[in-house]
Amino acid sequence: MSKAAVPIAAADRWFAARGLKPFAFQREVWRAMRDGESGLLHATTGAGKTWSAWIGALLRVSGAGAPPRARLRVLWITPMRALAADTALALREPLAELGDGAFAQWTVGLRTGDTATAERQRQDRSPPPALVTTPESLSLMLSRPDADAALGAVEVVVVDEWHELLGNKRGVQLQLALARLRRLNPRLLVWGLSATLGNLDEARDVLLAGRPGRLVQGRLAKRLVVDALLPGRTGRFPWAGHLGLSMLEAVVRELDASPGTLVFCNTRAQAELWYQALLDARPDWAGAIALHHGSLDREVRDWVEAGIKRGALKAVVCTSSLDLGVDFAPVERVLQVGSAKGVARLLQRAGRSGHAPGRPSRVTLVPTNALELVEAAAARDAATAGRIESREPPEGALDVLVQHLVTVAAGPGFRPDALLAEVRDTHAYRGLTDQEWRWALDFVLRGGASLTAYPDYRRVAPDDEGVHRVADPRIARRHRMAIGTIVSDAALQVRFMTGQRLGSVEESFVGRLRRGDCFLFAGRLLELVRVHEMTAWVRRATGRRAAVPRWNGGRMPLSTEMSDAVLARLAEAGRGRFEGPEMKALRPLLELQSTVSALPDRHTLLVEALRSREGAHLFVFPFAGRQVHLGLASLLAMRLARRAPATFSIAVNDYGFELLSPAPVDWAPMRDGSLLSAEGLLDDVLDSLNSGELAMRRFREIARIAGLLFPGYPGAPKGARQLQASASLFWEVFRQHDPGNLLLDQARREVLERELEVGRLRRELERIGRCRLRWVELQRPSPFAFPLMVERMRERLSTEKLSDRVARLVAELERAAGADR
DNA sequence: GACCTGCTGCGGTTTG
Repeated sequence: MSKAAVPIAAADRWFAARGLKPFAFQREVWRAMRDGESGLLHATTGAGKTWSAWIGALLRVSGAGAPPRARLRVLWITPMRALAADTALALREPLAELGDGAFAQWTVGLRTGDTATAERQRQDRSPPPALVTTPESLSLMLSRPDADAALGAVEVVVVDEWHELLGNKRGVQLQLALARLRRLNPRLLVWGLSATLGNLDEARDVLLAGRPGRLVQGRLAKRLVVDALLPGRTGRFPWAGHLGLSMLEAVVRELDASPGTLVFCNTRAQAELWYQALLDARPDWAGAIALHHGSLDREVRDWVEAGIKRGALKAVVCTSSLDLGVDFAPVERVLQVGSAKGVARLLQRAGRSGHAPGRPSRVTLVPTNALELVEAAAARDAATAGRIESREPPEGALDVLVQHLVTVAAGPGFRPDALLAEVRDTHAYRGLTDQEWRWALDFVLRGGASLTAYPDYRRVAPDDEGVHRVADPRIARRHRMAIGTIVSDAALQVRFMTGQRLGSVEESFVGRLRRGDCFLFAGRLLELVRVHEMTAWVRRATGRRAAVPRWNGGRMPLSTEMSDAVLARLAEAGRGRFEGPEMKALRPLLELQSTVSALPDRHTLLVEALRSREGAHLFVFPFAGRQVHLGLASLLAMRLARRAPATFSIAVNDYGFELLSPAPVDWAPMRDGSLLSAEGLLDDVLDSLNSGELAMRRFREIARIAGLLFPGYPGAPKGARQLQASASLFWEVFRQHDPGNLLLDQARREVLERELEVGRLRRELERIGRCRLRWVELQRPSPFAFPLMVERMRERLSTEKLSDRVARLVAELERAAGADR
């Protein structure tokens, strides 16, 4: 193989020419790559990780000097198009300067969904030696008949932001692509770049499919400051709620004092509302502040991003759409409205600020309710102690495998035995059974047991020589259009009558609107004019009260790391210790909780019982995140009802849950702990939650990835209802005529593992089993219980009624408080 | 005096 034609000294000189000295970790990466080692580099954004990996790759491939004939030799994979474009620009820099012209003929190509057809064709004729691309575009390249020739000379693959891919199906798809590249070149070098993660060793092992490799620790993280805006002297702080607009004034002051600020919100609706509230508070900021989230049109977002880069914007209200991507030097401050719910997410956002050398990363939490102050202190504790969430790599996802089989068959074709060995050479499928493999193969050959009659699902067939191929060009084309594992909800485009695109909203939201109704979107008040062919045509509106679109986003339950840290802080408070400004500010509320009830800790489960006009309430506070609480609550309700018939309404939040029965309940069986035992957990969870319905919805995604549903031609997307309808059709057909279809199993399994978090639920039940029960009979709702009561009412009532209801509840509380005195 | 929860990411055709 190649010798180091460009010595490390040359890289040193290149750094010196820029007035820099390489960090030890950078030279470590260069040496490792030069010596033919694979590995994972753990470094934060802006720590020089790009240069380390790129120059290392150049040292590696430079043995033969300029490539004899144009062949692709270095692949750089990145999860975002915007990042791909910026990276390609940055990588071009050292080429001309490094190694005395050894790389004079080198270029860095860029290939994503944005790449124009002409450029693709040019690349096909004359491949650039290095290419920056996405996992999906790489899979597309694998689906070309000449894929082996085009990719056979690749020597180094760098996977940027590997932590973003590790835990999802995009990462699985990339694992399969890497296995292909390794088969083409057994000496392939693979390097991952990752941000801080709880399971870095595992991250490396997954990337390298269990092969030995380095884990290089990058430069230590910058100094990190996590603080919080505290509610002012005026009034105490809301006990419940998530919007946080009571902090508006304080936020305005912060923005006033700082030139460039990112204001992260947890939801798109929240971002819309905050943006509007800021403009209402400071009309003079029109044009100086902007909005950015995933449902806004790309053009709008590009404009905002460019504005940040230029330093032209005072503040941007955003969601995690700005978590990743371009580094914005002008960002001075990062505010986080509401809890970030996870340590890794908080660190990521803190890292968006302080890009100048020597400056700390700082994130300031804007609590939306009182208890989020504990989360602020807890998040700082966990971050300081380096307790960061892990990302769990998925295993055995047959939908992704099925897609990959068709991809390869549409490309060079495959022989089953050889491909099986290759597939098993991944972390995700290392445990794939023969039976699963045969099933997947059969599924692409004849559509499994139930679809045999439909030619569209006989996608792959062996040719005379036994090579499995996609013979029908129409099927191959449709398949290429559906490559990828991201399944989005179908949404309506939102456009002005002039045609200008604003973004997209969910079908279900528009379905509730009537012509002439107003809604707040893209930071503007809009009136719905008409809906036609998946487009909502709108015009500007003035004054009228507006709805805000709700998008069905993901849930973000409190992470285990956060919940541990929160419980630790509460335990301290229970011992009378209130360290730091947040805990001091919260002291009155926690002392009240302590007086009327108690404070929990890791070894004490707090349970509160209350009788009210509504009925019998039971409040339980494991502090284990809302998903787990939903499971716990359903489980408990079902097991209670087994003993004595009862119906319960349920409310959950990240701290605990409430069961409410209109009739009196004997909670005694709850006290011995048997109701919360982990025994029979799986069956009981399946019984208590509507898991069939959940699995059916999950199946839509699986069916789409496995290629059962055609997403439609671009520009003419099918409606969500249509997609869901055909997905449920498949669901029913399989259940009746092909119950052994493994995609059904996969849907059920994914619901349990990924949505209901059964693993975490079981661990939590085991912890609870070891806990002392602290049982409190309440006279009136405690500060911990109150938000759960509000939560439950919210689910049943419209906005207006909720405020009435809350007002009445408050009045009752105050009367009760008066009676106490 | 206490009210609005739910994120992100990619890819793609073609015939008249």
